[in-house]
Amino acid sequence: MMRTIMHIDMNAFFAAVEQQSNPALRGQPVAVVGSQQRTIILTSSYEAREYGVKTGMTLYEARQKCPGLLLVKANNRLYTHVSSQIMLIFQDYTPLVEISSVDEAFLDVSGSLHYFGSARRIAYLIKSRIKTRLGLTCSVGIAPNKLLAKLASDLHKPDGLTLIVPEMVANLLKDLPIEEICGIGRKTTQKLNQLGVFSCGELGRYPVKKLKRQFGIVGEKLVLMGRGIDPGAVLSPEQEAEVKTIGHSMTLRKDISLREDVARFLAQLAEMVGRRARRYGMSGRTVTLTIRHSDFSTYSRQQIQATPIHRSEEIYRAALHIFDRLLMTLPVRLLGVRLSNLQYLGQQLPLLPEERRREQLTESLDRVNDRHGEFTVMSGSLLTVKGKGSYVISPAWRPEGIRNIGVR
DNA sequence: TCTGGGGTCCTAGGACCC
DNA sequence: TCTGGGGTCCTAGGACCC
Repeated sequence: MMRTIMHIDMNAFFAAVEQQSNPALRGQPVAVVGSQQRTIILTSSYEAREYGVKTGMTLYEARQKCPGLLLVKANNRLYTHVSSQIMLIFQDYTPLVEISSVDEAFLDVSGSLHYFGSARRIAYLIKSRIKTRLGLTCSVGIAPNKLLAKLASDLHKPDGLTLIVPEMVANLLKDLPIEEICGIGRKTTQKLNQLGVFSCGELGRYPVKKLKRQFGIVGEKLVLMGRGIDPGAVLSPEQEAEVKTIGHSMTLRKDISLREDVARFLAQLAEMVGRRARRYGMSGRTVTLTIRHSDFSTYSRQQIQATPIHRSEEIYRAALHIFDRLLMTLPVRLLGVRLSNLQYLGQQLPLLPEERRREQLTESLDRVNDRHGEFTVMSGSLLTVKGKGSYVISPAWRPEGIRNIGVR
């Protein structure tokens, strides 16, 4: 049966939200950045894009292009809040909403077409509600599958509404550059170009066998992409696969070389990871440490625990242990801690009294932190990292912007 | 004045077992 | 006068997405 899939993409989301909440930014070239230094452009307003400011640019580059650029530090809590309001609007038109990121969603409206008249009409209703309630615009793509819906929403920006019906597909894809397809990135484009494949039409006609030799399993998918075929279903949050990893990383304001400095940041990262894991009710057996040196060379090393863990202290100890086995030759620019091999706590063995006591302490710490933000308190053993210290860690201790990590 | 942070999926090679 | 072969788990890295 023919499906009707809708992809909704908010236009310049972070920048548009900022312009909406601060009228002084409206009509101005605005860029949202992660922090003040060692950051990149996360999103820019359409006014800034006129000057050539793009996502991913360095601050320096962006300022060169647009000297009057107004910078705003990302307010992830605000974006998350606005995002949830938008996602709620979608729910009024179908229960099949797949939230693919903070500013994008797929809707399978096949079952609600008769109720609202048409997909186009649903799109109009959604667009106008988002516009009047939140002052934001979005681009909507409507197509028989997710791949084409996503493509359609990209065709007209901002404030677009694009419909792709089956009869249009072959003609549309015939000369479309392969890199326009979601899932074909820089490297794949390069490789395909070397094979003489530039358009989706060419990709769709390419012998599957040859592509499989070059790309493995992905080869089969690539041919289907070239033909605009995508059997993937729209998955609501309940249908989606469980989270597989939980991690945090941060680029430090300044490179560091001392073990005790590394240890301090690892303690913070472990706390963020552990707290999130506990909130999800999950434990993991694999701890991965990521290090980026001053020359941007990046390594990751992992270690498997005998049993699944979720306490910050255990994650911290594992991360530090991995670090201690590496020889550090260059200053450290970025540190990351990740927990994987996850499973729900539910089926764990009954806890020993001592473990139970620690669990209760952990839970109460989490409650305090949830109320007052990260790092208000930490378990005692983490503090020994600094030698001594009070039970409450002063705000000055935490690097700027840390609270914004992970909210997005 | 260089280059963020959150993920998922895939691959290739090695260890280990039967 | 050798060195199969399938399966699983693990590790590290890379491509890709927003």
